Amino acid sequence: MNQRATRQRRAVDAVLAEVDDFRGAQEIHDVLRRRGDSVGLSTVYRTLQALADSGEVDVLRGADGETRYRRCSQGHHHHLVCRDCGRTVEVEGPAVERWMDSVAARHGFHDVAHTLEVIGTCAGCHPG
Amino acid sequence: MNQRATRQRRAVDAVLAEVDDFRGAQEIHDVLRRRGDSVGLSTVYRTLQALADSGEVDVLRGADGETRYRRCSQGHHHHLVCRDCGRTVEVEGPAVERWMDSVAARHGFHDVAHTLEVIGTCAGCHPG
DNA sequence: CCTCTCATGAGAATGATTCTCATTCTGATC
DNA sequence: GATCAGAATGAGAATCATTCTCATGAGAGG
Ligand SMILES: [Zn+2]
Ligand SMILES: [Zn+2]
Ligand SMILES: [Zn+2]
Ligand SMILES: [Zn+2]
Repeated sequence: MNQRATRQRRAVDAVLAEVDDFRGAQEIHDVLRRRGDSVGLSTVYRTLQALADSGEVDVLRGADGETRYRRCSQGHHHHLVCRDCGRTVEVEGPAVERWMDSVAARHGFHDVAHTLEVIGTCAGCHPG
Repeated sequence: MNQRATRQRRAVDAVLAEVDDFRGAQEIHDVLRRRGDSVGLSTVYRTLQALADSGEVDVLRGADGETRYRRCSQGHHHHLVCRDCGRTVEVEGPAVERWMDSVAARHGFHDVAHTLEVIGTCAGCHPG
C-alpha cells in the first residue's frame, strides 16, 4: 500500500515491532522523540492509518477514546486485553464467527462485519 | 439514579422513547430545539450519560467516533445495526457469552467485560 | 414562600485527530 | 551523479465531539 520507504515509516514500524500491546499514536510519537528518532505527529498518524488500511496492524479504540494500534498475526482474530497493563492475547472463535454471520443472515443483513473485544484484568494484575 | 425530575430530562427521555435506533447527543439536541422544547447541549450530554450509567440506555460508539444511545430492552444483549439506515435489531447469544467468559478464564483474566456488535446492510437498504 | 441543593446552559476548554501547504525527499531516469 | 515529478513530511491551524466552569435557575420538603 505504501509507496515510498522513508525513515519515518521505518521508525514507526520499528516501534510497533518492539512492543506486544496496543499503542496510541501520541505514545509512539513520544517514544520516537525520546529515542532521538523524532517523527512529526501528523506523520505518525498517517503512517498508522496506512498500516491499518493495508491490514498490517489491528486497531482498537479504548474507552478513553484513543485509538491504539498493534502489529498482530495474520488472519482474522479478536483480542483479550488487560484493562490495567494492556497485556493482549489474540483469540479465535470459529463458532462465534459462524454465529454472528448466521444471526445477521437470519435478519436479512448483508456485507456483515463485526467487532468483538474482551477486556478484563490479567492474572499478573489481579491481586490474590 | 437521577435525583430530580426536570423538564429537560423528561424531554431527552421522550426523544429516546420515540425512536428505535441509536441516536447521538447532538442529534437529540437538534430534535429538541426544532421541536421548541430546547435543552442545553451540556444537559443533553449529562442526561444521556446518567441514563447510560444507570443502565437505562445502551451506548454504541460508531466508526465516526460519535457516541450514540438507545433505549433497549432489559437484559444483556448485543446489536445488529444497519450501516446505512441505522435499523437496529437486538440479538442474544448465550453460547457466545459462554465462549467469551471461558476464553478469558482460560487465560487467567478476571472481571471480564466485552463488546460485540455486528454491522451490515439491512434488507431494506440492500438493492437486489 | 423559604431555603437548601442539585440542575441548567452559554461559552470556554480539552484532547484526539485531521487538514493545510510550503518544503523536503524518494525513486526512477538519463 | 544529476534531474525531476510526484509523494511524503511537519509545524501549526482547524475540526469536532465531549467536558468543564460557574453564575443563574428551579425541584422538593418544610
Ligand atoms: Zn490482532
Ligand atoms: Zn494486566
Ligand atoms: Zn471475528
Ligand atoms: Zn438499513
